[in-house]
Amino acid sequence: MFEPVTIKDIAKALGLSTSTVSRALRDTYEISPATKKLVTDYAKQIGYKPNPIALSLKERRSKSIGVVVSEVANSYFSQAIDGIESIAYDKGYHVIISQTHESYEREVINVNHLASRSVDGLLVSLSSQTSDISHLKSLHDKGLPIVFFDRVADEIVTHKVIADNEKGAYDATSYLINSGYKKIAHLTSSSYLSISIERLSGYKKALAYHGIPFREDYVKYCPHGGMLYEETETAIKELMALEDKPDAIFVAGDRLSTGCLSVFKNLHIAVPNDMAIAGFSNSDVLDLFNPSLTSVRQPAYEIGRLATEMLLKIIEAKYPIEEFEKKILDTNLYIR
Amino acid sequence: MFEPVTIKDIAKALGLSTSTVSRALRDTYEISPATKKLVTDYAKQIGYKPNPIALSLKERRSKSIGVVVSEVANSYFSQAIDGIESIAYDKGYHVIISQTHESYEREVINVNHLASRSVDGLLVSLSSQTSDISHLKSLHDKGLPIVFFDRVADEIVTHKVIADNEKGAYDATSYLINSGYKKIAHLTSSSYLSISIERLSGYKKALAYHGIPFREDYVKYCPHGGMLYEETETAIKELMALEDKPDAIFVAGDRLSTGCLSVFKNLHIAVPNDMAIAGFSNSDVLDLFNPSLTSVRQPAYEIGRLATEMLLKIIEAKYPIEEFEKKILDTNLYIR
DNA sequence: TAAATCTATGCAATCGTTCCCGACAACGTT
DNA sequence: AACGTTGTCGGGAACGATTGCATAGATTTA
Repeated sequence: MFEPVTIKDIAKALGLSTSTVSRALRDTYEISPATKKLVTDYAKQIGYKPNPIALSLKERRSKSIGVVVSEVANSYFSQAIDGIESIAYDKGYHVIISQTHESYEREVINVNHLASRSVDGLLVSLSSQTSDISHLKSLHDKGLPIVFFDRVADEIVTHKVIADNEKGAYDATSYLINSGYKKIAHLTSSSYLSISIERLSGYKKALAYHGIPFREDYVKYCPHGGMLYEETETAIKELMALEDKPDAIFVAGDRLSTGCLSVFKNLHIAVPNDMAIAGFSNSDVLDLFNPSLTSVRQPAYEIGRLATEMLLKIIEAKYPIEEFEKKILDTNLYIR
Repeated sequence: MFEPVTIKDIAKALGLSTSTVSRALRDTYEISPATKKLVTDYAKQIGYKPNPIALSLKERRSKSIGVVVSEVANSYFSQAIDGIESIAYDKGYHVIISQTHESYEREVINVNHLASRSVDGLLVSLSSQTSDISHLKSLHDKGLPIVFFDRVADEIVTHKVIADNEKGAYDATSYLINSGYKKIAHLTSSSYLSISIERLSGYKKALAYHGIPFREDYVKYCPHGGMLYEETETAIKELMALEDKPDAIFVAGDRLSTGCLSVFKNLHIAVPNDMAIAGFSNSDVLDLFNPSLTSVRQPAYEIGRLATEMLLKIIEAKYPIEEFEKKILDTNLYIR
């Protein structure tokens, strides 16, 4: 089958020892220029490529990082992944992507899978159904570098990169208020997710700033984050069944925003006439939507880049890192 | 840092040799039941996990497969990836995804990257800018198992899985014709891509069947497959500038379809009144589009599953495979 | 009773690479 | 002349796991 050429082949062919060949290829000072040239020329000629598996075994690292996201089909995550790859490939790291599809079980499986596969570190955005993070905590305690982005876990002390969710939510809600809506509901994913908490907070602040009282029954949770159409539909039907039903909704997620639009379309509720919507979304075909969607856009690509830079900094650190930071990037409101 | 427990640790702790421990864990017949129990119990207790890197070195395989697609943000590919993962994880294989972003250079880099990282096989959908496939041919000749899906290369003799592109194109074009349009243009990606050729053929057959003459100037190519807005815009402007300009377009790609809609929106051309569109797309938010898009949907998930099954069959074959097949799956036309 | 067989285990090679030592020239220094 | 330096290179252990072969003792067979 596939017989790759090794350092041993070169040594034999040139009548040298493997140590000498290895050193020549790594350009060590103790090898004479003549031998070096001999070896490198021959290596190039027969197409020698160092075996990364052997390297990994020796160096006790795999030069690969694992990424845990809910799903790559989500625009936010696919953009973040582009950012992650741009840094990782630059530094010679492989990126192994795994999807949780918002399921806690799959998250546990994937995380352990990646860890056992000896990734050098993990970039994690929690699934919407994850409240217990002991699977990550135990790995982190054992020394596996982890950096969170987007959906973070405060219980684990490490670097985190997020968008300014509170400000984004504040902007979106304020936009609805300034457009004349007073009865603004809030549709979000699971309550324990960091992004949910932050966005709820921004929503509340906007209401408070404009003197609108907060109503608990105006907030609906979808633990599956828009993955289940029925869940989203139920939440919206409940809102519409309220005595004093809302005239606008601030939606706190990408998948949830599109899901929400689908539900209104199916229920024949006119947007924005009967119901105005503003939501978080990084989709780049939003312009084509009808009804259109005013959206908060996160710098996903940049978040991916930053998170990866921070992770590689931990991985390649000679001494254990003591100081960790949480980077918060600005969001943009696109009015449509 | 992170000190994983090895077979050696177990051996030392139990006063056995590493061979005995290894055999006990692998449940070999020559080990006494007592020793076996002793070892497995202790292994579980201290949380022993075999080191996959060492295994890879020994067994000369990595239990991972590489996937090469243009981009994960594309609905078709993200669905195909879900299918790929469903099979791969089941069989204990890791999936390493890499994106070409339709660039030939990145494809070459990624393919070599994956190969040097010793993946056991490759699932490839060619980038739209790839016409020379020697980078894949040489690896395939050396014995690396490759299965193509979606965008295939006929020069390489191996398994292939595709949708029935010709039939899908025929259906979409026929739909436009049956809707009363007579002057139907065709917007597609690069001319050498297998899907382009197949879809062009279906388009031609539909025209011929309905007695409409084929016009060369009604076919426009976008080698970047919709990645460059300007390219798509130019193509459409050229069509609109024709003396006898078309009244409908059959678009041959996912990204191209949405790109096309954007262009029309920006050019203030009403769809479908001024221009009707039918195209290939696997997006699941198409219902929200305005103008809406009649689309050909491919069984992407199933294509991913099939391609993976075939790849694993090659990888795990004891004897070289002689017979290869090209599986063609049916498409569905969704009229909107 | 001696030889043959069986049982349970250890030794050592292997995968590809790196790197600590040690060897041994050819110098230069007292 | 004896010793230290420097420049080049090879031997071999190590990384973690598997496995063919050897071997100890126990058991069965002739």
